[in-house]
Amino acid sequence: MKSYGQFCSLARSLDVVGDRWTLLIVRELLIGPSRYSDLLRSLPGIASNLLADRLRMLAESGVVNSEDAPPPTSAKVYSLTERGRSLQPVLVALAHWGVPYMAAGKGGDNSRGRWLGFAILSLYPNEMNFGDTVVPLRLRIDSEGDHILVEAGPEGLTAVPCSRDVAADVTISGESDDVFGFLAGQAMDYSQIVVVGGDDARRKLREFTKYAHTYGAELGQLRP
Amino acid sequence: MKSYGQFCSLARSLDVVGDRWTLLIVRELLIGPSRYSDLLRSLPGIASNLLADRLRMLAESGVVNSEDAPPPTSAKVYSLTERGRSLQPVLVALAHWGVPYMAAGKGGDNSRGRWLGFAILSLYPNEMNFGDTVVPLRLRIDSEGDHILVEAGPEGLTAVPCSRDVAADVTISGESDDVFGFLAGQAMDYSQIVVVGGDDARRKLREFTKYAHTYGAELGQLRP
DNA sequence: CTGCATCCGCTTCGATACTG
DNA sequence: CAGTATCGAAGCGGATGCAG
Repeated sequence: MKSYGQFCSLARSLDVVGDRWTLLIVRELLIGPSRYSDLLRSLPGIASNLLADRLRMLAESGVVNSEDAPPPTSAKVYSLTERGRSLQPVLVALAHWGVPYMAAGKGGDNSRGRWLGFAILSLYPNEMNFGDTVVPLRLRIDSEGDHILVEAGPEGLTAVPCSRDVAADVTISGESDDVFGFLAGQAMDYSQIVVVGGDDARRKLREFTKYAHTYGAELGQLRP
Repeated sequence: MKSYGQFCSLARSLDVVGDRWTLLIVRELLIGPSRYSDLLRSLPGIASNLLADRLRMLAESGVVNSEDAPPPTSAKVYSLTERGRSLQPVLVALAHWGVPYMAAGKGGDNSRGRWLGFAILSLYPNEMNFGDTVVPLRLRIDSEGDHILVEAGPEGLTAVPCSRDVAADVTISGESDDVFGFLAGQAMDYSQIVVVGGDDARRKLREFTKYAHTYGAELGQLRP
């Protein structure tokens, strides 16, 4: 991208991460380190050469690392540097701003279970004080073949990919839009999702989502 | 911009504000309402038709308002809607991430005094508890013909354009890069800026900038 | 004057094909 | 698997034109 040529920290940030696809690549790497082909699959629609270009530029800017995986395989693994990880608050703020656009539903868009973890972080953008009645809470989300472990603790919220048989207090499974709608208080029909867990954990979950409902339903449906 | 086609709040945000120039237009309107020609001047390098396009799309998305100015003139005034103003945390987060890129100095980039107010907000991205020894502080910045009033109060920080003769506890004048460097603790040579104010106010200012120095100098100089 | 629209050369993007 | 190469389509940047 051509530089904006402005002595302004916003403009200079955009010089680095303002290109099309760039922040979505960072999102993927924030969810977890990935290989080239993983990124291609997680970013439907991106052109192969474009992904290569972006990764090269992000590496030059010190935002991503590319390391060769252990010798037997010839794979490369891309991950974020510390500088790249420090983009998380930016992505979370932007995603939080976009929550109302989710109320329109999935439509014809692609969806991935792995994006739900990130979406949950964006529902609680501030370091939130979850009450004692809520935390600790281990929540597993199973959607579109992905599995995400959300942990709400006294010091905050984390969401990482996990395997299908990780233990949790509650599990939620269903299509991405139904699960997101349930968590954000936007869905009309909760019959499409399955919530499994003990009474106590389910009560915690209800408390947990109360925060999100406040914001998620507040603005109603905006034009996508 | 073509939609990313992803059921993800980050992607949907980028569908709305991810285009080139869009966030810089929002920055300008966050500083204050502007007319079309003001925006053209504040965004050097933007093509005229592009600005018109972006404003139209932002209006359709409910991010900006365009109102006809009082009848004698035929001017239009663009401003942010509530939804647009709610982008401020996003811009501040992104600008905060870009602070280290400012250490390289102005170089051949354009600079505007009006951008400094926004830059200061980005130096203090969190709702910060300024001690009693610091606030209230009224700080006027005179740079490149613009005048900005920064007010640090118990509840936070504001920065708005003002006229040249607004009263303040301290005034700082100088070139944008020197002023920014002084505030962020990045400049080497403070002889290029002029600070006017009583001893007490200057002491408050030193306390005030101490916070910024911590972050501004921490990462040193990054590739721009 | 202000607020755009039109035109044009150039860059970037998107889709697919190809290679080590 | 991890990228390059290629090429038409779309978007950008700069200049200019024009109506209210």
